[in-house]
Amino acid sequence: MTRISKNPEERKDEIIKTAQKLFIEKGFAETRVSEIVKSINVSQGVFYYYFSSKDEIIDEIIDRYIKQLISSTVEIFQNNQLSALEKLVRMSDRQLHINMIENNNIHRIKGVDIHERILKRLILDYVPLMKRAFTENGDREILFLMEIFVAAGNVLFDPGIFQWEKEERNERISFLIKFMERSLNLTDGSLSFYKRLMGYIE
Amino acid sequence: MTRISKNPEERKDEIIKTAQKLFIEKGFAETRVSEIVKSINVSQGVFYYYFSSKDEIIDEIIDRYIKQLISSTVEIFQNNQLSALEKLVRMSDRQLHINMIENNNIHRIKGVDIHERILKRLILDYVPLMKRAFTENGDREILFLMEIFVAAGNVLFDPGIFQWEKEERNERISFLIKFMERSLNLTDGSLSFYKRLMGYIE
Amino acid sequence: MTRISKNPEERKDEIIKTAQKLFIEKGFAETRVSEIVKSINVSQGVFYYYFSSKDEIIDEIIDRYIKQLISSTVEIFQNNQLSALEKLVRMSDRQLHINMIENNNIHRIKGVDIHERILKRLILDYVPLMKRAFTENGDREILFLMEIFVAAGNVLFDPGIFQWEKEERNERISFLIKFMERSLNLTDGSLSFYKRLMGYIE
Amino acid sequence: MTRISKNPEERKDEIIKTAQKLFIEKGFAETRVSEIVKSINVSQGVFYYYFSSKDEIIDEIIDRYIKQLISSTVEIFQNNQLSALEKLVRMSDRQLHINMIENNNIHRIKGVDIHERILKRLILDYVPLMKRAFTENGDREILFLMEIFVAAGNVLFDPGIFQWEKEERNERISFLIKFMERSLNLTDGSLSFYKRLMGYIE
DNA sequence: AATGAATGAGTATTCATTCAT
DNA sequence: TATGAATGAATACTCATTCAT
Repeated sequence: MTRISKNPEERKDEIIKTAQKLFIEKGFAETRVSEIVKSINVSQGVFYYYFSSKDEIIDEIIDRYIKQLISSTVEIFQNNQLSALEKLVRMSDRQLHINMIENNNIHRIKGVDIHERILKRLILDYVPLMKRAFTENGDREILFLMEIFVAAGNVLFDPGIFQWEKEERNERISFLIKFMERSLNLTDGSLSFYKRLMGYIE
Repeated sequence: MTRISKNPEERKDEIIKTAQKLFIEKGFAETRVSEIVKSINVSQGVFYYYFSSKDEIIDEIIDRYIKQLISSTVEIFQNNQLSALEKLVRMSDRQLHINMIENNNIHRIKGVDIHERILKRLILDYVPLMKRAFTENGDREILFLMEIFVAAGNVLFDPGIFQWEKEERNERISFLIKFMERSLNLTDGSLSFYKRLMGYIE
Repeated sequence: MTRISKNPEERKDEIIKTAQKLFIEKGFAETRVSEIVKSINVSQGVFYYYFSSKDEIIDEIIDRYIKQLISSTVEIFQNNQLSALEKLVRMSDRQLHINMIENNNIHRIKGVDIHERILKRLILDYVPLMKRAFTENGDREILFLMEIFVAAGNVLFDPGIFQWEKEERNERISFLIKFMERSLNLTDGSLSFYKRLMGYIE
Repeated sequence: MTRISKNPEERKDEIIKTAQKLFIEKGFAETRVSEIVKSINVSQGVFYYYFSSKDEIIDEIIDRYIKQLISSTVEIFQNNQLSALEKLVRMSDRQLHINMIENNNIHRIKGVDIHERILKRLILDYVPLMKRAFTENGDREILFLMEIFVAAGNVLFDPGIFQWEKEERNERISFLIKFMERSLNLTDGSLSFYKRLMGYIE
């Protein structure tokens, strides 16, 4: 094979994206390092030039996902023109976009405890950001509330765990939204934009 | 090895209990089938006489746990002398007892997605039972509410996922309890018995 | 399981027939002793009461096949009313019948060198019998000729070895027949009854 | 183990030759992959780097044998200076040489249906070549005749199948040769050079 | 004659990782 | 930066056979 040198950043990016794609398609354990490198026509060695292990690349994938989520929403939260709700709407849109388009839905990777790890990062890193849509100051209760909703939502509507019938799912999503609205003292329907993110099917 | 035949029920039980013990001590992946059988002085073959694979025994372990939970609480819920709250208190006691004493805490098994699988079973099989403490009839909202609390609680207070500082943990537990009380229209403190189950540390 | 005693002969027969059926369906190696006994609802132990090993039953199957072939054709050859050719025709009919009907075609068993073993027995035990259709006395040349034809035919038209196209197969069968006729100084077409046995397809 | 990289061709060759040698000595099933690699001082992994399974190497061994047979005889057949018979003589010499010297007699491998597989390849790939010694054009009858002789000869004189007494064997070989000569319209004795190949013992 | 729980030897295979070039 | 041949640890599983009852 002729040796093609690339800019390290590019090459690393190439590997991560390819790995992520394969992990989503076939699961983590089922994806061989050899397949990842074959996909981009490089040798086994390069993988280990950029990553010290197969596990490590999962960390990077999750990290990039969370960072992307944060970086692409931080501007929203800083925009003082927007109401709390408008901030949430836009955040939700961004997240939906990232999940569906940009990341091919990282949540679908099977075979590692990736769900738990993403959920952990969401709660530790992302929820505090969301909270600031409502209050800049350290309102613990809002934070805890959001933690609860994020945790519950990500478990109950994770298609890897529960395979609800359409009706069952919709009913639960609607309830969770309504419950969130009440708990946060929002007017009815103000959070309905979240339905899509949870997988509500019309 | 001298051949000792046993009643199949007994033998299967013996294997399951031994396996569970080892899984908790060393993790699922780290426990060899050979170690399980050596512990009870039988051949490798017996393991595969009773289980078709190493994975299968995990299913059985979870199944027995859930069934035990249900069978040992069903009487509580059927006791019409008790108030809804008293039922929950006793259920919680039973669960605590099963977790801590009888099962050596199955939740601590590492290396399979056992947390998710238990959580799934809890929500699908156990929550509906809990709900009946409050209402015999099909009150969906109570059910959904409980699903949310069970899901959130089992994620946020799973020591395998979050390693909260004592204070952080206690604060969150207290909030969740309070939040549950309000959501279920219960008087303050009526659910505080749940704290122990979630790992509240005085 | 309630214990059902049977006449030993019957039971042995039952086992052999079941085993043969399964071997043909799934191959020798792929058929478990446990499947054989399950099919007739007896315990593992009975198998080893009648046979000392799994291999041994193959010997019995082949032996019974050859013995059946011989015993059901010996009368033909002893019938002095028949010409040599008529004897062969009837032998061929019997063989076809045994292969197709009574034995479910033993030749189709995969996974042991059963083809070779049957071929060996055919040549050593059956060919000498066939030869006597032509000559009672020790005409070696007729014997050798038949050995050659039986060997060649059983190899070239064994569907386990060659998967000829219909045309290819027919062409070869026709040639072999013609060749045999010439070599044995028979009139054209006198052996055409053999075509069916070799798998000629109209 | 110190790591010694080799040219893939060389390494593969090394493995094949070692495996073949061991298979002949101890049989296929009785030869462990671990023994093969130990013989050439490489790790288990290399075996599976070059072959996807233990079975696969048998295919390669047979393939190489047939290819060698063909490649080392194709020149003979192309030599227009030679008569048909001279071609056969030389082919037979080459084959004898390859069997005995170069391949340590591949036919002696026990434990797989290697005989059948070689016979199949001989008939499908080698016989058509032999036929061209007699006629370039598509004379089907010569082809079929040779198929019959090759099939019969390889079965009847396979020491793995028949253990003839010396006299019995010689008699049969002589007859087959004579029969071939007549069938091919050759003068008596013209094919007697084949005796050795079939194992005629003076 | 029959049961069926128990035995236990036996090995091919995977693949993440390394390292000499 | 890159190659790719080489490493090697690590174990679940099968199933013919046995034997106490």
